[in-house]
Amino acid sequence: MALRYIPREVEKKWQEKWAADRIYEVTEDKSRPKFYALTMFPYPSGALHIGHWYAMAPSDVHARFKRMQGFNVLHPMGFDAFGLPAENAAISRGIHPYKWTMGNVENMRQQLRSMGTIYDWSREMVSCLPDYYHWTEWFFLKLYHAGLAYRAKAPVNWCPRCQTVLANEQVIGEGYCERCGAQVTKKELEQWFLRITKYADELLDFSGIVWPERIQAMQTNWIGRSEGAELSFGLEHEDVAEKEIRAFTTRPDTIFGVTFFLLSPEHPLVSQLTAPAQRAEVEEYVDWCRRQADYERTAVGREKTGVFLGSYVVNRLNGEKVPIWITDYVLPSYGTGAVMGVPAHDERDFEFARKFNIDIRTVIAPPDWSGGEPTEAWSGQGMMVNSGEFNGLSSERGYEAICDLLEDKGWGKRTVTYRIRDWLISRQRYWGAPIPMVYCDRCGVVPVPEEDLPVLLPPDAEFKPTGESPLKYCEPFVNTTCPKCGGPGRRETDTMDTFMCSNWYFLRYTSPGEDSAPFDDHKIAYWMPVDLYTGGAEHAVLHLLYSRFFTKALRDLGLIDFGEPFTRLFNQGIIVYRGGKMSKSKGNVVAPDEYVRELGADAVRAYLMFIGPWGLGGEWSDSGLVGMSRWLNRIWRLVGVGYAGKASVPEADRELRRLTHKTIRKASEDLEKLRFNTMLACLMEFTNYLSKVQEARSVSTPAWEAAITYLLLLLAPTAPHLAEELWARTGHPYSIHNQSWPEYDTELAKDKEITLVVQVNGKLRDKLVVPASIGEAEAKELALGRQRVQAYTNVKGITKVIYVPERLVNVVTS
RNA sequence: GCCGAGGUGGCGGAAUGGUAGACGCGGCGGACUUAAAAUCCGCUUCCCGUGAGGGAGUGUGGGUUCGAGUCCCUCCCUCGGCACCA
Repeated sequence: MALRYIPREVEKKWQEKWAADRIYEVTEDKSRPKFYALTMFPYPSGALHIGHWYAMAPSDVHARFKRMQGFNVLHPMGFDAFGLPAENAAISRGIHPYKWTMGNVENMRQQLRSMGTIYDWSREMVSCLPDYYHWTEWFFLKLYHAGLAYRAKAPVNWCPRCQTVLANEQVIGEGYCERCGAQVTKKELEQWFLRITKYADELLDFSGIVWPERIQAMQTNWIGRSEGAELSFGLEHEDVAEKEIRAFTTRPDTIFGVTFFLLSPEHPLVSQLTAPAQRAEVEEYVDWCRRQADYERTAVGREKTGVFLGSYVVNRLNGEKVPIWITDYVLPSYGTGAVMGVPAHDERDFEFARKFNIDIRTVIAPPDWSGGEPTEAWSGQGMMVNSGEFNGLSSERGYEAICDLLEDKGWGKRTVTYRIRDWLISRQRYWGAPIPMVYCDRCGVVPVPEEDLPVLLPPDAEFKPTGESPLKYCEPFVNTTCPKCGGPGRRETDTMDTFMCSNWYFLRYTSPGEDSAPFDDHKIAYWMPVDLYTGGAEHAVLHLLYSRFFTKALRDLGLIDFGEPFTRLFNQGIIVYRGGKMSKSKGNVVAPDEYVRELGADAVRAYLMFIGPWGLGGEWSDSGLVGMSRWLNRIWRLVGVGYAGKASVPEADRELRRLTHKTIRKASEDLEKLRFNTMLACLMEFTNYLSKVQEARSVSTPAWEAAITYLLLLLAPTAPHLAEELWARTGHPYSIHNQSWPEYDTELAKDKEITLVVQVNGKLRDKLVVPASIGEAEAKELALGRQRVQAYTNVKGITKVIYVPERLVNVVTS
């Protein structure tokens, strides 16, 4: 046997054999517990980089571990293949998006095969192929018929570089496009929306799923639930039909502190409520606001601006006339677009009142309040003052009392508002699933009948972005007949957001090739939900939120019977290289291919797992990878060199067996918790020990062989190729990957001798090796008898002695 | 400002309230070699000491405890998310 392991040949050999034998293909098997292990599918951007490996290799190791444990493991892979980069590549290189995408898919598929994963390729799905997007369209129709998809005109986010609208979730930071980073603007357009807001409350409920705190917080934050009251303020204007304006507040208990009333500049009543004398100023202000970008308008710490309209509302609780102002910090899209101004108890209102010299009236007494003019807003709780009949109540009780009164009198009601908006799914781009709708002059908006699906994306459209959908100019596509009346109709020319495709791909893996439905109910019942879903945290309020919503919607449509798609979620960290996240756009990607060729996929897999905790990510380093390759080589030699010991060496054999069981235990526990780095560290310790044993020939041959067998089994998920090769070379039957994960024996793993630590006043003073079975009295006596202990205890008296079994003795002196 | 994750050797990182620094990288010294590579062995938190040994030490300052990297409080810093959302 060669002294050096040549992964190139070995890995290729086994990959081919595994594929030929189809050992990783799975079918529903009711006799075994199922485990659905899913890794987020990649966008086929061209080539796999180390970042992809970091997402995929450790999850494959875990899936292999579950598989060896006897689970029927579904671990599929596919491609999120619709999207802008394909279209952009097509434009800049003159290749059709389909060709570009499928070329990348083919390339990445080959690269993926070199990783040595257990992906069941017979289940692969590619979202841009008609047999898949057929069902994306079909789901859209289901949502439409259920009233969950609707068309509306609204001011929407527009990315000038991508030349398309974006969902709110795709606008990040101070108004940047999540994809390309361009500054997003607003456009008034009629678009398709999905009613995710209907599920806002349910989406806040994470009970029953094991998701990272961080993602839960981000989604909760994004949904932005606020409890409060909507309350009516009276309008007494002869020439205004409305007799009230409603405002939302989370603090109805502060209503006696209202000294002004605010409308957003876009509020529909602004013009009617503007007094003639104020008109010029108001119009100028509204105009100025219109020119502000959203991100400017909502920036914190911005100086307050606003204009008095010259008219008033009436605070129904105390009958006071309150001046109406407009200001840009009141947003038209939140609540009712109107706010009651309570400067004493709201920081923003306080600033506003200061700037425009409006009264500030304290109605909730701050701590140590002396009755004077406040110097800052008090937004906490307290005793109600200046509030008529409510004086003396705590603000918490006042909240309820005032809500009761409002509801009694019909002046308002308790209500909840959300920050989340409905999901805008229209995109003015070519490379996406068509929205299966037809516009007919006679019948209006008509859905394409299910039996006419899929609406195919025409291959020959001119797809240069113009700000309008490219399909608009593809006449054979646009011109159709109305499904209802048979007259001339025009197809919807926008396509769907790609997140519509990734909303349900995990369902499709269960039913590959199903062509009469998106999935087979029995297969869904067997496999779903996903037991462990792993991927990047950047999808927190995009894919991960949308998928939860979609699953709940499908459940309500009666298509599935569960409401959460992913039982356990884990986010791996980010691989950085040369000071930044590895990404194609940054130009700091590390291609795995060369490393795989030189050192092997096993080494790359193991190194990525060893960098640190999977959730933290880490820095890619060549020397670290070399270290991992060294270790695999040591195992190669350890096994290859052979061993000739005596027939039986009871003491040493027992010690080796003890260590073996300890290692099995630690490796099993770590894999369960996805702690790959420490799992590998314990395997390394084990091999270090085996090296010493080999050198010293200290154990019997059978004991050695047993230890090696266990080592290979423990190594199999991490280094599937090396483990398989050595498994064969040590005379075991093919395949190691169909073996059971070793069980450990707690009794055998127990230490026989322990190091008893002796402390004096908590400081380490001595150590002694004693039998693990040592009793308390004996341990204390031994410890107190030590010279190095007595040196500290002779002078001072001993107050007490602490004994921790199998750990330490701590002597406390006065 | 709010929410979340962090802060431990030269570096990545280990440590059920009980020996801080496992494991690996790097470095230093040695073996093998004509030489190098590969491999193997030893050392490697800092300070004092030839040594035995002693002292300090997990962002800061307090607290709880026989004992704190770990639990509690204060503050500082880094990263991620949200933020004029009424």
